[in-house]
Amino acid sequence: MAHDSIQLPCGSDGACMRCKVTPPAEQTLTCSTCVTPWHAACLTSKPETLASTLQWHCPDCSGDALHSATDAVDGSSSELFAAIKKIEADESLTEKEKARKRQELLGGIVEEDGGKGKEKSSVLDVLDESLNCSFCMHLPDRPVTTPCGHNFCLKCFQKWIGPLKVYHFIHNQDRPDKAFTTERAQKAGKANAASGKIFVTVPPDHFGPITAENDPARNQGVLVGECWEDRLECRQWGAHLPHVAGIAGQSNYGAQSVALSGGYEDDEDHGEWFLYTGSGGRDLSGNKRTNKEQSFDQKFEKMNEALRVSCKKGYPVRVVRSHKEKRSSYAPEKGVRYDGVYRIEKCWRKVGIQGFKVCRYLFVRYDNEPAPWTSDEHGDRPRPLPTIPELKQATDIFERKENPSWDYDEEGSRWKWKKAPPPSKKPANGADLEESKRTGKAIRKARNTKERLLKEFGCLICRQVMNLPVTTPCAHNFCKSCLEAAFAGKTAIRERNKGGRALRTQKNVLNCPSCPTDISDFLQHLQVNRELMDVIELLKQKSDENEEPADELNEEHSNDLVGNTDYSGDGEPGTKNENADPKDDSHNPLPDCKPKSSKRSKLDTAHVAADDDLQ
DNA sequence: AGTTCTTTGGAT
DNA sequence: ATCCAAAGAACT
Repeated sequence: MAHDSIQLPCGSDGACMRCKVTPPAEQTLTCSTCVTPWHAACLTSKPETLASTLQWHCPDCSGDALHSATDAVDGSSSELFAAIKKIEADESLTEKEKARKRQELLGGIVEEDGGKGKEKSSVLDVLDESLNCSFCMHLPDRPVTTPCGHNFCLKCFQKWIGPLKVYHFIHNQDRPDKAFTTERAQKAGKANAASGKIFVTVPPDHFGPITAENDPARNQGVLVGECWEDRLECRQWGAHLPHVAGIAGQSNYGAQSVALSGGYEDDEDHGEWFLYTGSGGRDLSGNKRTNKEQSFDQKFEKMNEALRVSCKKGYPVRVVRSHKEKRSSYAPEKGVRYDGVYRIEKCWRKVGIQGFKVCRYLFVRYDNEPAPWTSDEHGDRPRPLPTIPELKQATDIFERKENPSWDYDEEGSRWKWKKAPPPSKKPANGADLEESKRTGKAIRKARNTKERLLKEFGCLICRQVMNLPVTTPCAHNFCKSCLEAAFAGKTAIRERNKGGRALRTQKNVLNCPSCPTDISDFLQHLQVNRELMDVIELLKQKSDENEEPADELNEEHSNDLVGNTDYSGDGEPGTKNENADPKDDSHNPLPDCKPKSSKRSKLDTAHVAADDDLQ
C-alpha cells in the first residue's frame, strides 16, 4: 500500500526522516540531481551497480515518489503525507478531482473555486503543467520552488512543512556591500542580524576617530555627522561594531565606542556631555530579549569595566546616537549618527530609577570636529566639567588619576593622542581579515616559531623581516624604505575641500600606518633603530643554529625594545599598503636579509612560508 | 504600535 | 563552547 512506500531523505541533522536513525556515510546515498542524502536501507529500490550508485537519482528527482518533504516532518505532517498519497493512489479520481481533494485536505487554502477557478484553469491549460503547485494544481500563488525543482504556492507549502523557512539574504543587497554575508549568516538563513562587510581597515579594537587612511573605499574616514540606516550599516563603517550591544569593548583593555539608543531610562543627554548607564542588571534569559526591567544590580564588570578602563586611561570613545533615543533632543530623527569622540571623565554607581544599582559614566565631548547639532566652526575646546547632582548619592566613584591618553594639544590647537594608543590585540579589518578568516585554522596550525619570529620583527607594511628598521614614537616598526614609500608625495599642508565641515587649510596629519598617531614630525628625520637591527641580526644567526633558543630570545628582546610605554607596538598585522616599495635591497646592511640570497637563512624561509599562507 | 521571535557577533 | 547584547524582522 502507498503508506508503506513513503520515502523520505535524511534531514538537515543527517538523520533519516523515515527511520530516525543517522546512517553512517557508507550507508548514505546522495542524489546526483538534488544532492540530498538518503538512508539506503530505507529506500524501496536501490541502485544495483557502482556506476548507478554514482549516478543515482533520489525518488523525488527520478519521479518514483510524488512528494517529499525538504524539512523535518513531524507526526501530523506524516499523516497529511499519507492522506495525500492515498488520494493520489485512488484510480477512480480524475486529476482535477484529486487536486480538489488535496485542497480540502489542506483546509480551504483556495477559498472558492467558482468562476475564478475556471478562469485560472483556462490559463493553466496553456502553461506547462510543471509550473503548477503540486498541492492545489493551480498556478502557484507566491511560488516556492524546492531544490528538487517542484513548485508550490507559498501557503500550500507552508501548510505542508509547517512554518516556512524563508531564506532572504536579499535584505543584504540593500546594504552597501551588495549581499555580503558571513558564512554563518548564510547557513542560518535569516539575514535580520547578518553582518555586512566591514569597509574600514581599522582593527575592531581601534580607539578614536577613523581616518581616511583606514577608509580605502572612500578615502575620507568616518566623518562626524555621518548617518546610517541602522546599526548594521553603522557597524559596516566601524563607528560602533556591535549590532545589538550598546558598548563595544573588552574588560581588560577598554571600550572603543558606545551607542545612545534609549535603552536605559537613566541616561541623560546634554549633547556635549551626557550621563551614560552601564549594561546588565536585566534578566534576558530565554526569550526575554526585550526585557527592560532591571532585576539585579549592575557591577563594574564586562562592558561596564571596559568603560571604566577607558575612563582610567582617558581614551577617546566614539559615540553614535540612534533615533531610538526619543528622550534626547540631540538624537537623530532617523537611523544612527556618528557624533565624534568623547572622554569618560568619571564613573560611579547609583541607585537607578528602577531601584537597582546602575553604573554611571560622565562622557564629555572632545573632538576636533564640531558636533553635528552646532554651527560652530571649530571642534571642542577643553571645558569645565558639568556639576552632577547625583554624585552626592553615588558610590564606587572612580576618577582618572593619570594624564589622559587623548588630550588637547595647545600647540596644535587640537585633540590628539598624548600617549600612544594601546596596541591592537586583533587583526585589522580588510582583505587580510577576510583572508585569515577563511584560512584561519590552517594559519593557526601552521604557526610555528619561525612565523612568530617574523611576526615580531616583520615590517607592518611589507610583512617581511625588516630592513633598516625604524620605530615610530607610537612604537610601530617598519622598514625605513616602506615607511618613506607610504608617505611619498604627501605634503605637510593640505586643503580641505569637501566632506568635512570646515573649509580651512591645516597642517597635514600623517598618521602612522598602524595607528592614528600623527607621525609627521617623526617622518622628517627617520632614524634607523640600530638596537633593533642588531637584534634581528643576532636572531638570524641563532635561528640558523637552533630554532627554539632563537624564539625565546626574540620574545625577550622584542618586549624590551619598544618598552617605552606599557605595551609593545608589534604583533599587529599592518594593513596592506600598495605604496610599499620593495626596492630596499640596495641599502640592506644585513646580507642574509635579502630574500634572494643564495645562502638563504631559516628566517627567510619562514617569511616565504608565511606569505604563502596569507595569500 | 506593541509584542514576540529569530538571529548574529563578540566577550569570556 | 556558552552566554550576552540599547537589533531588527515578523506577527497581532
